[in-house]
Amino acid sequence: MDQKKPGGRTLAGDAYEAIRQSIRTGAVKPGDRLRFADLQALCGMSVTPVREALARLTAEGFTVLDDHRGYSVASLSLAELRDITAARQLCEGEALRLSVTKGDGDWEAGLVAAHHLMARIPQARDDIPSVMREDWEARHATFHAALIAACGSPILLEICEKLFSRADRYRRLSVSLTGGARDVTGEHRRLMELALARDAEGAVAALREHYGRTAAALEGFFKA
Amino acid sequence: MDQKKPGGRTLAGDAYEAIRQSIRTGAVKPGDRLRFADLQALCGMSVTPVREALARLTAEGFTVLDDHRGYSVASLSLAELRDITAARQLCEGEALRLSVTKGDGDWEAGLVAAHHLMARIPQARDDIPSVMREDWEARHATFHAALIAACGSPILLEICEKLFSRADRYRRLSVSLTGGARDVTGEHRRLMELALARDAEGAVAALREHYGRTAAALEGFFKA
DNA sequence: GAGTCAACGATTTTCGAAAATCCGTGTGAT
DNA sequence: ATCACACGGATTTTCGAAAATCGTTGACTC
Repeated sequence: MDQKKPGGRTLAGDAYEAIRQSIRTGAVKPGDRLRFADLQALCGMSVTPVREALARLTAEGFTVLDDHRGYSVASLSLAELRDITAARQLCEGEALRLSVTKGDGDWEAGLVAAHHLMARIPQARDDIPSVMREDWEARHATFHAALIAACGSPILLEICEKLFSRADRYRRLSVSLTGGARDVTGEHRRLMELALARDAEGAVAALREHYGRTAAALEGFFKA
Repeated sequence: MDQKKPGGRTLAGDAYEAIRQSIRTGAVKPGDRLRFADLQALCGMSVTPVREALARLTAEGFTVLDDHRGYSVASLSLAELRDITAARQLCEGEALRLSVTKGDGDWEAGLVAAHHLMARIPQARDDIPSVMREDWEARHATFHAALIAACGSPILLEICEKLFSRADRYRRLSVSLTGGARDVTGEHRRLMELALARDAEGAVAALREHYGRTAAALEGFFKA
């Protein structure tokens, strides 16, 4: 039945995950070319699903396509970091404002649950403190999604989700450079508390500052 | 050399344009399934480039994908119209604010030029007044892009472009229903004048109202 | 008669090879 | 010495068919 992969969906989906993971963890570096031959070897499949995976990754900004020259990993830059940060402050800020205003009991419950799961595990790995734990990053994403889940705008949610994943590589960089210097846990707790207290403006301000700090922590790195 | 198509790029790109045009003009209706056999016949090529085209269209919200059930044309709804409108008011509003603040002489020149080209031709076709002219729509898109071109944020520009094209089908619907009742030309002129006068807040307000009217004109339609 | 399940047809998804394209190298002319 | 151009290898892009999957029909049991 399933060709040795009980994933349950399509090979293209598996390829998407595999390549995305390679990019996020740094197995392939920004600017590197992504040759189909290599990716086929990595994913263990033919060219067609790999091509579809790259199309999706390109739509999300992880890779870029040059016609007839193939795909390569999108570069990182200070300019893009600032751009992403500003866009997130705008879009996710507005989504949070709406969510705090319109959220019901279920939204509160989901937020508390997501925060609890995230707070239960450490951010960095025990063996290599400069590397972010995969499961923490997943719960971190869930927490931020829970904050804005009640905004009522699928399009805004989609935009925020894409921006969040696009910021992922910068976030990892921040952790590897600054370590646990920042009180990220406290910032998250405060965000949740402001949201639950229905302090929309306060929560939005805290969120913007939250993102601003991540960007600021990396400003220095890019100048070197 | 080129296989009868002097397009100059890739077949996947041609397929993207062809299918997108079929969707925009209503040759295929919202909700319709898009069978690969039909699309191959329409585009005159094999399945691979068609598949890549659909992947791109899905990323832009024109089509939706059900695993193992193929692609279909995305539906239209009042809820989505409202959602798109709100997102555009937020993102394009902010982009316009930045653009008006930071734009230089070249930006002004580009804006004036784009407006002139758009104002030179009528919005609707002579033979069928309820159908929007293709070339007008293209210049209309260029004009709106020119308004925000100087915002300095590639990501914001990309978001706005996607939202603009996603609103395209609703815009056509609006033209076919209300005809030329609205003074769209005047609204555009006013937008340009406010931008050139560096009245950021006034321009943003005008833009929001501009979009709000398109949405309002369609509210009634969806309730029937 | 209602429900379950297996086989069929339609369609998507994937494969492996062929065709087209790009980039770098080397040759020859000015 | 510099430039233009053609050739060759590496890589992407596309093809046409095979494999996998889904929805449905129809027979069979309870």
